[in-house]
Amino acid sequence: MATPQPTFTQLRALVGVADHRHFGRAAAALHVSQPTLSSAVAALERTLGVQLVERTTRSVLLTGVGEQIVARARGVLGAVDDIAEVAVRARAPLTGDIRLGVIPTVAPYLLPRLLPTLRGRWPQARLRLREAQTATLLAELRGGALDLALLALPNDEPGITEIPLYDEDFVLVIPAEHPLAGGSAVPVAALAGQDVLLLEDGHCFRAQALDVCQEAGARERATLRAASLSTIVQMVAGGLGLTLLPAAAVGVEVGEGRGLAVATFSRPVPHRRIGLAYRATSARVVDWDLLAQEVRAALPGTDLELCPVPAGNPG
Amino acid sequence: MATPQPTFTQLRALVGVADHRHFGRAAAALHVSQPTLSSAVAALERTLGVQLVERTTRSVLLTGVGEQIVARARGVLGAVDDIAEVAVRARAPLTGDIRLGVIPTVAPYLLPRLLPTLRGRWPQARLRLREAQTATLLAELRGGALDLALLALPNDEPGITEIPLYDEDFVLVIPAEHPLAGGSAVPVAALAGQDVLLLEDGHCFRAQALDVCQEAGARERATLRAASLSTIVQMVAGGLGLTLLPAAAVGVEVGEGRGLAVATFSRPVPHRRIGLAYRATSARVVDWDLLAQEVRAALPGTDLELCPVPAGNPG
DNA sequence: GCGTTGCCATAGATCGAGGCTATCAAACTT
DNA sequence: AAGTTTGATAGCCTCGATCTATGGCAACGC
Repeated sequence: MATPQPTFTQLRALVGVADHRHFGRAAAALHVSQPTLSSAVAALERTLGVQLVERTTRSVLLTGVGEQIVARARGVLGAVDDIAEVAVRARAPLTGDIRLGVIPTVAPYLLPRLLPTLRGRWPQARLRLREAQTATLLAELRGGALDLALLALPNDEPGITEIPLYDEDFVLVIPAEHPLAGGSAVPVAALAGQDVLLLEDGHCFRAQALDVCQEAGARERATLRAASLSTIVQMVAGGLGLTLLPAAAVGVEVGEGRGLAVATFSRPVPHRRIGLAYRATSARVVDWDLLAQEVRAALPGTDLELCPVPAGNPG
Repeated sequence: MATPQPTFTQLRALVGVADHRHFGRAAAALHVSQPTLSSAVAALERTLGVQLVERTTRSVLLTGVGEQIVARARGVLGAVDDIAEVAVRARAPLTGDIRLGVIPTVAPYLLPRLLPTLRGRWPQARLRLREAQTATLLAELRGGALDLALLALPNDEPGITEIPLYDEDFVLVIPAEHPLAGGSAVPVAALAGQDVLLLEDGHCFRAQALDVCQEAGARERATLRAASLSTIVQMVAGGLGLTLLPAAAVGVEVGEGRGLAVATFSRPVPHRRIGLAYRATSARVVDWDLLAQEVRAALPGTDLELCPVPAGNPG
């Protein structure tokens, strides 16, 4: 407390000198005069009580402490830029490109509801969609190729924040003549001994459904792994077995007059949680909260259960 | 660039208001007058072009953007405090408590060399030692219970930085009457079919030695897992098998006249790398570099190979 | 070896950001 | 309705960041 804290300008000066290894050029790059920059660095060294830069008339180089402090100063300056960015984004909420990745077992069932709502309420938002499996989405999110991912939670990825959106029950889809057809409180154990058709490897819904099957003692027809839920439902209609669908997919995939029936499970009903994921460092958290509201707003009329809105986010 | 950047003072003001939810008390806590603080927050809102605080005469609360920016501002202010801390540490290098964790297969062989050197050259440093296995040390490091850990590299822990110190060959320890006794270029494959004694689970050296054994086709005497290298060497002397030691342990553990012999491997000689690990965010990186030099300085006279000093660190 | 050149530090003047005191305006209390 | 609490505004002042001009020092050329 006795020591005055470094100034913002001083940190910028130090980083400039570190970048250019030359006071004159650094000063030019920062649009200040060379003496100004010189005294700024000197002042920083005085307040910190440590030599940061070794000056000779021929070369400028950093001391060990200097390196350390430059690294932290870069972080500080970057964070301040972020603050400005957050503010700019907030001034124009939900505008510009939004690179959204969606898992294949959600995309075809949620997007047709979401897109019209969004276009109506936020015409400035340009959604760039990408459909891929969870692992791919998370990698692209982390690498900055995506802004947002819509997928099953939780993923427990460090540095990734998740917004829960809704819980989606698993529903049994079976041939119409099957004994379970139309059941409304089928225990999971009723799957014992049944042939269940599942997605191919890599889909998170495959793993979730497989869990249910293994608990119940059902068999997977491993020779018939499909690339999409549509394909699987066709195969069920063809009498090759039965399958599980996430509730949102039922309306689209199970039409009338195709020889298909559904059945719902008894409690505890197997289900999955769908939500948004974004980099915890994202400058557009406010945008993502707004988008989450839009997804929730797109849901009524379905039998999906909304997740409670976390405190602090306007509902 | 058109928008002026936020000031430190302004950020501090905002965080103060967020903490106290009251302008008057926040001003008192920051040792400024209430109007000063008021105008600082107002100025910040003006430069960012966004309302951050909702004021009524009865209560003060943050907007959504406000929350976001407060969180980032805290980070910025914390980082600036860190910068000051780095400088203070650098002004008084290697002083105060250093909580150092060491793995059990290094501690008894390195510390007796290190401690006297360190006490001589850095009398102000107070080393608090802790001996534990790698997993424990890394957890304590991460949690802040340790400042530093001396262990085998690499660990590839995110957020943990490692300084390589030296490479240490593995040496074969055998009964004196064993055919391999005194060998100086024994191929690893010569271990095939031998009974090898290893440490109990959890020691990194156990895993490393086990790798060598499995490659060579040696058997582990699994019923005889020991808690320390000393114990193992006693068991070798008792004729129960042979073992591997890290080179630094040989001088201490294998004395004269105990019926023990050593043998060195032919190339590629199995070995491990020992180094220091610390939180990447540590404010005392300069200290840790100095300490690394001390460890290296303590080594000459042994047959351990020093690792090259990374560029930028004074050697 | 001596002048030239490049480069960083110092000096002194200027101007604006941020600080303070005094006062106002609004809203809740009694 | 008067008082109290609390944040905003006004006006003044101080200090620090910036500028131009100049000084000092080391390396290089001829």
